[in-house]
Amino acid sequence: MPKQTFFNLPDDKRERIEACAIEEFAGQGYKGASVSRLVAAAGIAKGSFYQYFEDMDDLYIHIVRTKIADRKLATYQREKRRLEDLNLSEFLRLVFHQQLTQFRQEPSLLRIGLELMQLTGEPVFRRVMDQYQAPVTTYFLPFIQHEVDQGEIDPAVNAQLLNFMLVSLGQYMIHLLTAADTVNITPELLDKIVDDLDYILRNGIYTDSKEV
Amino acid sequence: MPKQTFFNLPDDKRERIEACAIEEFAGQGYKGASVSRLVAAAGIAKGSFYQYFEDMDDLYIHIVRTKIADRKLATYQREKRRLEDLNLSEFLRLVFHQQLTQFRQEPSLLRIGLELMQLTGEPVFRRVMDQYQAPVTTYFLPFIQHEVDQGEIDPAVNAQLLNFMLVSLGQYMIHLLTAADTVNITPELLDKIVDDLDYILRNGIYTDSKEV
DNA sequence: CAGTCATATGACTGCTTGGTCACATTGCAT
DNA sequence: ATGCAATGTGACCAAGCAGTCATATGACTG
Repeated sequence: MPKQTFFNLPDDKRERIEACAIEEFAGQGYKGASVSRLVAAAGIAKGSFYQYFEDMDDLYIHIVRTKIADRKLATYQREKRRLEDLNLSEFLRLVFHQQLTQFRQEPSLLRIGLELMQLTGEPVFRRVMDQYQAPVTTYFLPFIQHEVDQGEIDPAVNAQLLNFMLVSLGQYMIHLLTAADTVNITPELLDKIVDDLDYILRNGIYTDSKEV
Repeated sequence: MPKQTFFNLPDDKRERIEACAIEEFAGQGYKGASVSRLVAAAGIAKGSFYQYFEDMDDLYIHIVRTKIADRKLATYQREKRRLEDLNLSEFLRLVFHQQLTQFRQEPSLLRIGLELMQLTGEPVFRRVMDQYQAPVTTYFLPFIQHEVDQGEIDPAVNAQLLNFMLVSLGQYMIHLLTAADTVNITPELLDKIVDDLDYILRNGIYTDSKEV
């Protein structure tokens, strides 16, 4: 946890430090991030940094928790209440569009989040992910389960695997988005992808197609 | 390219250096790898390192090319010739089992390969991946196309997307494999996963299920 | 034997790093 | 105005880094 001093800072200064930290972590990676470079970019003294944070890990965890994990968790909680409104297909469309929007708005945060998934071996990973990992890895499961209960999805389908497939797809999509040389993905293109995914899934996992 | 001196070394010494390099890159990551630590581990002098390699990038590229990329490419070429023997489902089973086997035998190499996929922004990425990226990202495409031609896969299925899904799934599976706290994945469990995947795909993408 | 050449070595340089600390500045209460 | 606590500062330190280089070794040649 950052020290009280940090939270006492004027908003603009605190936000400037956070913004520079995000750029540093996104640009240099967790391991490559440097305190010296950060304080230079943020225009604060080295000593001040250590008045605000224990060390770089402290700052990293703060950024990931408040800017990524907490937000994702909030979104997740909000969306779970839409179980009744949305079927899986609509939910998929929503999630993919959200990812695209978020990438457009905050590519650096997405980079950090993606790299984090790679840090499973690092001690910092556990410190960040405790309450966060379960929702991320079972994102689609409530929707799948709900549709199984509704009799829309074939109960013989392995729900865990289906969830796993969709999470994978989402992860890899972020991955391609963050890759420098990817073709520009438009919302229209994304809709086409979801349509095609829908086509594959619908003919496979929905019981009604078997009743034909 | 490593210098001629390196290739002139006795096999055991050269292999010891390569093995230590693999451990260093796998353990510390591309950015975290250190020449000083490596030479200490390999039991050679710092000066010798620079007689063998231009710098750490030189060694990294050598390792990735010879130990990962070239092998994958060879496997890929070999398997493409089995288009006639194997259908997509059998091919999936083969690939997943190969991944599990390779992980069991060489977890460090898998770690390096997985991290590499994360380095899309680094200059080193392009130097390594030129001839390697296309096969990796279109791994299943020839098999899908072949089965479309055979009339086994519904031509309305987006082959690019299906390939993308399967590649994603494979990537994410490696990802889980390399995560420290994953439950032990056995060949039997893997077979069950492929069976379940098969179930989803077969009812979706194979035209014969529609003819029922 | 001397001469040559590829290879091995580790002390060394110059640089960047994370982290500290004695001191300076600010802002607020009395 | 005075005092005091909170905050800001950058020179400084030890450690670790990549990369260099003068020197040493040892195998092979004539």
